[in-house]
Amino acid sequence: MSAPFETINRPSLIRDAARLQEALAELIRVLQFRDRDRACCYDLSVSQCHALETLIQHGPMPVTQLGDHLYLEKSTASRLAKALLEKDLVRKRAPQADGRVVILQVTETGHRLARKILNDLADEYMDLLEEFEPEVRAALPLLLDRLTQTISGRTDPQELTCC
Amino acid sequence: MSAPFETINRPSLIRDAARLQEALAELIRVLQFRDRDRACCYDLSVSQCHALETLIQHGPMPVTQLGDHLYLEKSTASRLAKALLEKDLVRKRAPQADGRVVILQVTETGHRLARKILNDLADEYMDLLEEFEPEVRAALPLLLDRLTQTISGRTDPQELTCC
DNA sequence: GCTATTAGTTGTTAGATGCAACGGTTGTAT
DNA sequence: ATACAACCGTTGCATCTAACAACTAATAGC
Repeated sequence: MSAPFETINRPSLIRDAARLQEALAELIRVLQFRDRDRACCYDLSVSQCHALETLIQHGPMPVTQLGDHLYLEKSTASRLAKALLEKDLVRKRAPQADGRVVILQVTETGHRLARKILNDLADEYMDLLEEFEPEVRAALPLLLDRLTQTISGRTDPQELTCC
Repeated sequence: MSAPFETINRPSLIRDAARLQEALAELIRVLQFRDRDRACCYDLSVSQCHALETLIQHGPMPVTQLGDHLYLEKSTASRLAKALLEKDLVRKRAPQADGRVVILQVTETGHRLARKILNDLADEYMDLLEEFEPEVRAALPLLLDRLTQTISGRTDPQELTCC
């Protein structure tokens, strides 16, 4: 008697998938707009801001690795590094064993700026979080991490899956 | 004896806020990368894809309104429309009462392409959703919508708040 | 009917990004 | 030991994105 599994579950899955797609698309648009709007306040581009944040979160790293974190080509990463170097937000660490690599390290200036940015953002996020129920509030970052990881794992790590 | 409200709750709020910031930053990077990777498969730019999706989701609308939906300047919206027109994905609706406005309407070709894109994405999202518990699965889009709305409401609707 | 406002287009500019080519460095195999 | 391959980073070039400003055409208000 039981209806086949697929006829019950697939349609609802498809609906959820479509709604998830819409929700993510809208979220990305809003976030991009907000970031464009905000980043300029600190005389940084959005990418530069992401790069700084990544270097702080994961510690000093070579240019290429920074690119990997940001899903950017090494040439783009190189130019990002150049911009941050010129603003004295990062510096090149003393020569390493391997003479090819350039280890990028956040300067004190960079840390100060990042703290300021994070503080400003945290103020906004705290207001935002207060509109959510406490359990949602705590679960939200975890859920987003899971979502990110799943999408990231699904998107080919290095090579483009495109076309 | 009871510790003051703030000393207990503020720090946890601050932590949640910082983690939310990190999670959203990473999510946006992954999504941007994925979209860059995917859009080219359909001979569309990422923006063009968003425009098409918006026109389908909200129905025919003038150029400027499309720009509002996408948080884009009207000139950018105009060029987006031009690109979609040239690809025969949208067309200009017959002249309206107000002779200035151009109502953009998705063509049959546009609908076909959008369906294809959505199907491909839905396949991915369905796999993705299966990794979540059923109740999370259903709640996820709602939660993301709420998040989007809150951020969007907080980001100034039209004027830039920057600097 | 003038003038102000609005919708859309186009010119120009700036920034972001990938690809390709190159230069210097390291590692490996003969 | 030397030659060749692989790798890291940089730079030149092309494309895409997007804003701002100037302009045209159409509407609205007086």
